[in-house]
Amino acid sequence: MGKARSVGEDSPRAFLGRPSYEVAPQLLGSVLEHETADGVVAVRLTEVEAYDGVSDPASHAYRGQTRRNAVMFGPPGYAYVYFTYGMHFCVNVVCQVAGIASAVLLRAGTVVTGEELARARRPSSKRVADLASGPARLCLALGIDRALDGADLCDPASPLRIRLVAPAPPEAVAAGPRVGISSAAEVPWRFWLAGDPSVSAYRAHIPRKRKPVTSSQG
DNA sequence: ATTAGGATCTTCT
DNA sequence: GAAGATCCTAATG
Repeated sequence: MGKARSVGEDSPRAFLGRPSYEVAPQLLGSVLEHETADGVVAVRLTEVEAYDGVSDPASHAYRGQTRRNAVMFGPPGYAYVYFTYGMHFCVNVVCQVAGIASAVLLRAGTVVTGEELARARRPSSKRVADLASGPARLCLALGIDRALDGADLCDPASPLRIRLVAPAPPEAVAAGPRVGISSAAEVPWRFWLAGDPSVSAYRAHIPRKRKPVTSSQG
């Protein structure tokens, strides 16, 4: 039994083929890697959130399949990348078998490879720990955009891939409500490595102010 | 340290 | 048409 161990003895895809709220805390510590012509940047995940299309009104998939969320309804182990707030991308790991939508939003991580490239992509970040301390920051640091929606995270030859590690011990993992959502705001499906400096700051959802109305053209 | 407001466009109703 | 799984900067204590 001297074999190198990943998670259990199943393939990563089988490991992921469960509800996101079970998978999420076990993804902490795993490494997400993106390789481009500019080089490789990798982050060790420190903060994640579970979203479930079946039971969770906050999930993009709760109201059924659309063009945007289609990847979530496919097999596990693929990337669901979405565009939000007119300027940011966020990336999820699809869990559950085909036909059931459930995914883990990757909220933060520590850069373990390609710090120089990550800094170039995130010039406004002062501290190293802030390079990927938020879902859109993580995507920026890694150079993830729309083109990677549907990427196979379980294929080591894929430009965007994940390396699973043995789950962190339960006492290292903290849980609490998710960030920036209005419905199901109480559900404690945000998980992070307690005390890690790269974990993003908690913010409750704040509805945006409406743009001033131009009433002159009545 | 904390708060408030703006940026910007896709998505679904 | 309105809100959104966010981030940055400026202003204030």
